[in-house]
Amino acid sequence: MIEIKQYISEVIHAGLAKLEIKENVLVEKSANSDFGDFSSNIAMALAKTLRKNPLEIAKMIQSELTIDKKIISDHSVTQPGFLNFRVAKLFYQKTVTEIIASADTFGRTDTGKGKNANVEFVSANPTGPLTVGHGRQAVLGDTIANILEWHHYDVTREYYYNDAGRQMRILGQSVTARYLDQVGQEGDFPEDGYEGDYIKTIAKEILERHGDGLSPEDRIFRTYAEELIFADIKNTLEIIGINHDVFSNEQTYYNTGAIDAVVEDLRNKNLIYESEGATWLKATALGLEKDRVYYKSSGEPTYRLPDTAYHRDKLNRNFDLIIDLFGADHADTYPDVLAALEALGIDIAPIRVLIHQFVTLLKSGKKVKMSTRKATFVTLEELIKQVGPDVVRYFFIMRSMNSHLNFDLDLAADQSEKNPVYYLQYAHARICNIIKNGAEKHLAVTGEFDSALLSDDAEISLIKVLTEFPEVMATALENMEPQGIANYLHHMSAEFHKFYASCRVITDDHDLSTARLNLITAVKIILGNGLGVLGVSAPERM
RNA sequence: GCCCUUGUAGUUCAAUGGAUAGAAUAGGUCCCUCCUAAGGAUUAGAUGUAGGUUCGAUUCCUACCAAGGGCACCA
Repeated sequence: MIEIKQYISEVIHAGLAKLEIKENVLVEKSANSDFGDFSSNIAMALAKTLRKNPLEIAKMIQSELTIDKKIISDHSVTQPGFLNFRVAKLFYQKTVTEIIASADTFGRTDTGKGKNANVEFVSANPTGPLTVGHGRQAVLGDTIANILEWHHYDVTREYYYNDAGRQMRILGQSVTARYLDQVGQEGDFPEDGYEGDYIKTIAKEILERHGDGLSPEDRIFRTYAEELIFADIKNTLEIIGINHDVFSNEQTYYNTGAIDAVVEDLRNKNLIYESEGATWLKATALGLEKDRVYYKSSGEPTYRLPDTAYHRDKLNRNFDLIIDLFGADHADTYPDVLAALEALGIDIAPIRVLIHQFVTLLKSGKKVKMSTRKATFVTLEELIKQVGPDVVRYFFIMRSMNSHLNFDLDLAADQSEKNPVYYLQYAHARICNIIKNGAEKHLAVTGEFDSALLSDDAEISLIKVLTEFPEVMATALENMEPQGIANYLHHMSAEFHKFYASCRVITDDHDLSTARLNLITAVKIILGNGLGVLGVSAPERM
């Protein structure tokens, strides 16, 4: 389909050349198929410079077009000056053969060939179970990684967490307090402590394993909590089909001296100063709004400093593309990190920052602020157990990352049986079943068939959708948004179900049956590949 | 107060500046002697407000209103 657009664009260019006009030509899919399959607004764009009615210009261009009837069967001019083109059936019919022949390569580009990409996502600190909110980022990140892999990038999925700061210290203190409670001592629960019941469970496990004589100073409270929580996080990710290749953490960068190096290198550039007992980054000198603290007066660094060291390291690992997927709360903070890196003379061009909006949790119709600390969350695991991984993934992929989406667990459970993902999976299962029935009647899909037999309206509409797949996948890569793929697959499934209702595949007509079996096999290939990229299963039966 | 997102059917979401604003769900009305009715057909229903740019605006700009996030020596 990309070729068709290009072909039309070239045809118009040639026409314009005869008229001695130079202008960029834009060809797009027609919104309404009554007008044709593609249209160009070139005449409207030229109206101003030529000082002519766009309709006249369109007619003028039309009369100069030289068109291959085997590709474009018909063209017309309509108000207010659109040039319309209808693609020949033959072109569509041939596409089915092409899809079956190229199978897994249909719709891929070589954009990522020989290139390495790093996608950092989830990156939740191990202070509690993953919530529905984290789920959004987890699914988005993994699917974006899949899209990159589809286009031949070699992808590293990375999880970075802060394990040296205040949050983990408070986690340890919270566990200590619960432990002391359980051994009958007065536990001093920290003010900003983690209130979830899982903290009590961890404390209980420590009690069972290590007895009641531990000192409140013992590091085991923190390390054991981190270990258990991380195991839980990894388990949750695994059941939704997500596996990170690399886990990196803040502590490493202290150990290797990378953090000191960042400060020293910036100091050499006069971008570090001390004030009120703290160490500051002179961010204003880098064009930012205000200076930022690197080391608090307590001597503890802020997250910003290790993050900078971490990104410096990531850039040094020579990725061609680095995706940072953050929640909206980070929108204001990454510019500091990028500015510091640039000041260090590092090329930050490979970095692409993606920001997604938050999930608002609704409980009995009311908004609840999700907080790990206050334990006001629905865990991702809970949700997956209730509705299944496919529904969870599709739920998040359907929405653009910019939408502030509302999440009501009761509603989600209620509606899970009507989840649109089943509509796609059902189409796939139906196809598999028909192919099975065909095989029983010794009808095989070989790619050898008379494509001209596929001329029913429902068949042509279905094939048209198939031809759009490469463009959908290319756009997904450009925008780094999986959403378009979900919309597309839904549209394709709808066309398939319509086709199913009006055209019977297995009949006494051997040739027609074979042609239709090839057609639905092409649908199965694309649906299967698309669902694969979304990380959603493509069942053979439901 | 300043900055970033976002306001579209009753609800949850779509729509590279284009033609009649799409789905899903909820509500009407139909269709299983036929490859899975987890389906199909059909009906009804929406661009926050006020300006501006443009041949053309849901899309771009300005103001206002509303929601979420940020403006920490929290991450």
